[in-house]
Order: sequence, then C-alpha cells, then structure tokens
Amino acid sequence: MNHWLFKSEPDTWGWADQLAKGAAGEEWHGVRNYQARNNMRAMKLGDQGFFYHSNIGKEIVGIVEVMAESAPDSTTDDPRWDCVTIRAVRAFSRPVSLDACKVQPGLEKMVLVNSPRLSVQPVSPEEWRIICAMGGVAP
DNA sequence: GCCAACGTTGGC
DNA sequence: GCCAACGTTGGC
Repeated sequence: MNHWLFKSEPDTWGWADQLAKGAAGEEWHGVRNYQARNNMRAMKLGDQGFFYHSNIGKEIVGIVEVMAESAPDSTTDDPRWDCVTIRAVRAFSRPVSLDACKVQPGLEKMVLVNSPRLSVQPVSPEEWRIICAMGGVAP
C-alpha cells in the first residue's frame, strides 16, 4: 500500500467537510497540476493518505482512504484532469503542524517540508509511521 | 495582505 | 520548442 498527502484550505474544503461526507466520500476535484494528477493516477483502492490544512492551521488533521481510483474530474470538460474519491478514516488525536514536521528527525525529505505547493504528494512508509505516531494514531 | 516560488500559457 | 508573461499557491 502506498501513502499520500492531500492538501486543502479548510475555508474551501476542510476535514469537517470531509467527515460530513462520511462513507460516501468525496471526489478530490479541482486539481490542475500534472504532478498532483499523476500522483492521484498512481493511487490504488485502499491506499491511505494524510489530510492537511493549508493556510489556516497548517497541520495534518487526519487520515483518508482512496475509495475510488482516478476518474475524469466532473468539474471540468478538459479531459486532462481527473481525480480520485476519498473518504475520512480517522482523525488524529493531536494534529501535526507543519512546524513540527520541519523539526522532526526523519522528515527532512518530506515533500510537504520541501515542496509545499504540491497539492497531492507521496509520503514514504517511514514518514507515514513517524507522523502517525506524532498524531497519536496507529499507522 | 504581501510576496516569492513555481507552473502554465501563449506568442513567436 | 523556447521563453517571457502571467496567474496561483501558500507560508509568513
């Protein structure tokens, strides 16, 4: 299983919105960046990812799961863009801030730390383990 | 709210 | 196919 990180401004679409969708999940639409799209295309059913609040909070707040693999983005006619559907799995008992990630040994190479603008990112198994521990949940 | 970084667009 | 201009993102 691979691991990922989804970034969203909570003003637009936050963890609370994702939670409200429950088991129905929600298309991660609106991505207009090839790298981010390619990451979504690489996702498999059951892959898990972190849910990160950019701008407001700047922290990882929970874990989501891919419940539908990449499919055309219904919010555009442009055939280049597609997206996965994700559902909330569990909230962190303690959110993990960007600042905390920056100083945490083992996370020096994390994409979130080094390339903060990429909206859908890969997370290494080691990073996944460390951040789950920081967030107070089992990996 | 500002601004730097970066990605995309479009003219040539 | 290159590259300048432009728009967007996101941390500060």
